[in-house]
Amino acid sequence: MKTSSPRPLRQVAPRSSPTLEDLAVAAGVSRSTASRAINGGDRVSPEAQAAVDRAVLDLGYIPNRAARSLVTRRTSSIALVIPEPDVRVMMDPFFAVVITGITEALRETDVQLVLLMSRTDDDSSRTLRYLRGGHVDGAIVVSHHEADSWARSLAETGLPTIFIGRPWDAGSEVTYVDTDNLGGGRLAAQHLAGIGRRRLATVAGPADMTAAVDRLRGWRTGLAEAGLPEGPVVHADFTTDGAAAAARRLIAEHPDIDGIFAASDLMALGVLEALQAAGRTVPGDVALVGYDNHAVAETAPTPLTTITQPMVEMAVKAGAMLLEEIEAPGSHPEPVIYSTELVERASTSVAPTASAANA
Amino acid sequence: MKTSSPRPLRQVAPRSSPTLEDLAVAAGVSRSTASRAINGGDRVSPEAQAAVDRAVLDLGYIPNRAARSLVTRRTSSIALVIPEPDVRVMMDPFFAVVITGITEALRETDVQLVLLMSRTDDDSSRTLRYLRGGHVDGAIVVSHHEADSWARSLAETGLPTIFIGRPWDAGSEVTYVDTDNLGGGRLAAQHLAGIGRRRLATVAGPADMTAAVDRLRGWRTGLAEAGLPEGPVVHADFTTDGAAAAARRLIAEHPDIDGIFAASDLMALGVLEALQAAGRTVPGDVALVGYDNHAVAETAPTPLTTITQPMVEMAVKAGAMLLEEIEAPGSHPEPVIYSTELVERASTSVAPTASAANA
DNA sequence: TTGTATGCGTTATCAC
DNA sequence: GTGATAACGCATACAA
Repeated sequence: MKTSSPRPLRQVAPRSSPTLEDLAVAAGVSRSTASRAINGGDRVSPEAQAAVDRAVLDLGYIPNRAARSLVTRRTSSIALVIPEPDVRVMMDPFFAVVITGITEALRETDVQLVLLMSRTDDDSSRTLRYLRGGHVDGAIVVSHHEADSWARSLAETGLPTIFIGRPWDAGSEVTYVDTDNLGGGRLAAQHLAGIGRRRLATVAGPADMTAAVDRLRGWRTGLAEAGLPEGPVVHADFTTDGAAAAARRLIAEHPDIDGIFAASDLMALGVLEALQAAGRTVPGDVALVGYDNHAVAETAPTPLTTITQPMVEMAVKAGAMLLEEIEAPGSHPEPVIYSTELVERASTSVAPTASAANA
Repeated sequence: MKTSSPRPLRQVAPRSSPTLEDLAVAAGVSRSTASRAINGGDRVSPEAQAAVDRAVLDLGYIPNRAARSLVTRRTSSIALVIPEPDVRVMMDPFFAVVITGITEALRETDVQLVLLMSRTDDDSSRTLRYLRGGHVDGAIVVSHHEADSWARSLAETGLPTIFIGRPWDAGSEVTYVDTDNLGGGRLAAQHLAGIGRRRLATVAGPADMTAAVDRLRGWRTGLAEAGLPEGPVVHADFTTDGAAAAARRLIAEHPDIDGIFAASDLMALGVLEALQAAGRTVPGDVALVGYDNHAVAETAPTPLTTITQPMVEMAVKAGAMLLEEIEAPGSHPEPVIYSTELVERASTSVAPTASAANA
């Protein structure tokens, strides 16, 4: 009832939520007691606790995050850093899956997820500044080729950080989660060898991305184990068009190929195009294995045999690990690697009508 | 009943970020002057400004967001609310595109995007509480069937809010951006009529989603304009499987259909399955039009003619509108509707080899 | 167990 | 232009 003053100099700000003071008054206790009751309820009598609880409900009290953050020096928020969101990142369900997983891990906490996407180098330094500024309690970085600099920079700040996907210079200090790209590449080789293919090639990803490099290494391991020669390797940029071009070269130079491993389903699509354009049947003439178990693997003209990985689980784990690292700084947990599996579809299935098996 | 703060993070190690006080000392001015120099530099002498600027660089000063927020009552962050992130939301590029667009709109500001995903009703009320708590300056809500309650609830809080996709109870108060679903449905009808199809049916989306309803209304308008009867309508849930089942019924009950409009590409995929299973060729026997210009539209067994919409633009606009609304509250801009276009592919192209044209 | 007093880093107010 | 000084809302040693 302050309507009496003639002309309040200061406009009464649009009455936001009730303050801790209001809460205390309503509950008939002091600010401190109210505060304690709200946070864990340690050292507060059952009566006081009950009174405060009721007042919270009555007033619809919500703590002011800024004020709390100012004194506790924590922000109750973590950042998801996505460097260079190019077309590939956008088209992959990867992006959405990561967010879902992290959100899931955060569900029972009051921690908020803030998104940091840096497209340009300029953005990149801005993002880094933001992270160093103590605006978040920790960060999850979706790693790829640019991530090496991120790893170093963040390690220096001491900000709790988890990488999704092994960063290039993963020392013992950086902690990350990843899928077993080595094992995945190996699986592809084993499978193609297992169905009797002998002249194998691969369309690998960019040589500056750990996931691509690991898949290629795994592939070579698998070939060696099967007693097969290394075979031709071409690189593409994880896009359909790029892979199609690479595959055309591959087919032209090695017309006798009978099996191809593409390091992503999107690339496998391009390989499929190139094969059909060259008059090759799949899997009749050439068996094809993709990677990711992307949605297109199922809807492709020839459904793709592919490598699947538990991406949601991985993202959830990343979130959980970050929370842990924030609560208990200094503990540097071991990297967690999730195993992969092969999903068999038409692109390698030796259909009863087909002609394969030329061992 | 437990009250707030599910599980706050523990206090993080004290960081020694330089404070405004430090900055002022280093620059040889008072806190007030330093503050002014930092924010716009109004009413500060060139000398003082220069001194502060140098000190900022020297010390690597970064303003404490919490402290600033506490006094300005601004959080410099906005929320993206995604109710019920079900499978459909995740698989659509829609999700990623929206985030990219908003981020783009925020690029030149220091506004951060925080993600609010509410999967359950429980989450939903938590999210609402968060929004009302003044933790963000505004919100963008990805609208769908549950959005009606959101629209009402948020309108009451007075929090600047933009909906992406028209909410059900869009009164004059709620502002939103959307694509012209009416026009899109109409385009589909016009196109199918234009290539001589006469017995047309549609697999519509859920009747409780504005996008689905609008597309259906547009479709009917288009049919009427072409002098064609309304034709059969079946509803599905925007999933491939659901649409396949619906299409099987449709084909069984109306075997003479020669054109189908599916209200999404994912559903068109299901229709395609059903048609092939029924021994119908596409586009020979039945021409098919999808919606969204989803990635699968291009990779489908028969590439889909579909309706495309400028989703990125729309998301960018939503972000820009929200910023505007935050700066100048009370201005209630008109909804912005983006027009759609038809992309022609094999599923309706009267291939030279085909048999169509039965007018 | 409870309350008092203080400080977190910034912006806003108002004399100078 | 500039600089004291008072909030902003909360948590927490410390005293009671």
